[in-house]
Amino acid sequence: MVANTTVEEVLAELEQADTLESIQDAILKLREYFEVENMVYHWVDSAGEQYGYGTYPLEWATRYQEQNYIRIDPVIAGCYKRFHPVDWKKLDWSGKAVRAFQAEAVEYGIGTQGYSIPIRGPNGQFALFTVNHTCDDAEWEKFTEDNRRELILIAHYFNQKALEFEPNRAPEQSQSLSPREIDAMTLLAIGYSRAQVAETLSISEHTLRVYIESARFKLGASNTTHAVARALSRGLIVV
Amino acid sequence: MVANTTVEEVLAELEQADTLESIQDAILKLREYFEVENMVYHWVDSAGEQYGYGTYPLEWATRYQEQNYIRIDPVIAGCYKRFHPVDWKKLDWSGKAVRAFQAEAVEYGIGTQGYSIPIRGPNGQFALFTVNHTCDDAEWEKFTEDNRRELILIAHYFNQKALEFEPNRAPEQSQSLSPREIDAMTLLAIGYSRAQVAETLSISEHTLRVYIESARFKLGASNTTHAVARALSRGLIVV
DNA sequence: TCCGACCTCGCTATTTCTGGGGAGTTAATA
DNA sequence: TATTAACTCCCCAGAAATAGCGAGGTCGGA
Repeated sequence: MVANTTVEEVLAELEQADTLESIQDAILKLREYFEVENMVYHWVDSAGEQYGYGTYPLEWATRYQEQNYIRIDPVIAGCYKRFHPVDWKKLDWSGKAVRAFQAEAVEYGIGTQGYSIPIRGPNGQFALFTVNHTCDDAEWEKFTEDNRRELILIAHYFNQKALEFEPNRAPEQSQSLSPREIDAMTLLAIGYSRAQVAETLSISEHTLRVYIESARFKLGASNTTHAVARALSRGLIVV
Repeated sequence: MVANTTVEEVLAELEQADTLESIQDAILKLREYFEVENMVYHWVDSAGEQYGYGTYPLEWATRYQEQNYIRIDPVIAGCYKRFHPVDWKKLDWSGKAVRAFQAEAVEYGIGTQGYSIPIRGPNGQFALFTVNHTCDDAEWEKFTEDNRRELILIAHYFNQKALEFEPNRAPEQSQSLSPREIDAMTLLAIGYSRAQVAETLSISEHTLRVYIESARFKLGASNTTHAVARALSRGLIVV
């Protein structure tokens, strides 16, 4: 453990960080402090765009992007379904493609142990903060138990910084939907057809169409399915 | 500040808590420790149901529920749009109904200063952890700056407990989709039409239709929109 | 070895959705 | 008071999705 460097200090530094370099620097310091191989912050926004920074080898990051591994990565899939920090061992690594992915990750130098903290934002934004290492299970369990609190905090801080540097992703002032639009979107999301929705809401199908279209417009969606998907992932409706 | 009680200790206690009483007890201890008037954890689930615990006067909680104040409460509205902890002063308190609500809250004994931490879950779940007090702005700012980290952690812990006590909200196991089905659902969710999806995947539109239909069948959905909505809220696809 | 699950392609007909117009009322807010 | 936003209704034509029949190939596991 590096002397004279505490999490508190690095967090304080991170709080002041105003360049990408200083963030990367903070990551490196934290990696040293925790003595882990990798530490990564990864962001996926509601438009499917990704970005992140950390200590994964560049080759792996490139490969991951190229192969669109986000589609099969069980860390993404697993964390997306969960509230709380999750140990990679708890994830579902079955399936041929997944095992191949895992083997490849190891080849690229990714440790076998991992701990990822999911964070969600208002418009379906989703971020992951991951620490990654190679060691035996017992050691890793001790590590995650000892450091869970700090890691959660660090995840928050990185997330805050990520928003500062990507302001366009945060305020995406998705104008809220009107009550009727929410009704319409919600009923569509649970499988009603237009006719059923109109009947349920006791309005004409034409009127309903106006709502769907205005919702589509507000959400910047190209069709009903898209609009419902966006409303869902932005948390404007719930099913 | 109460001697011999640290946040660490209360968190450790909270971690072991297995009854609602012990959680309520932890809240009271934390309130003493932080020397604030109120401390509340509040949950809104995907069906619009609410529940929570804390130190707000029962009369206010009842009134709030009865009047459905969740609709106009700027704390809810504001936090719902934000990633990070927010000081109540930063919220939008304009509007007649909102000011009336605020005045009434003060009458019921709610402090004028507040700090709320939003937390989100996988299926549109949304929780708020709030501390509330009466003091001047400078004092409150110092308080929130000094204790932000602890409060974030406490929010996480309460949230974890909330999930333990409401296991039905945990992620459900559902039938997984095949890779091609996932591709299809994902592209539909980001707004592609059938023709565009087919072209993107380099398959005939007919083949695509087979995927959509089999996905629909697996998901028990009545149409494409429904299928995409289900795939999204089950975390089978990520947009 | 066989079964099931996955991937790929074709046809026709019907239903549903989308996109282009326009118009009037109420309620709240500035 | 004036303006804005939300809610409600109507027509039409073309585009897209759904429903029903099919067929054949590959690959891994029982």
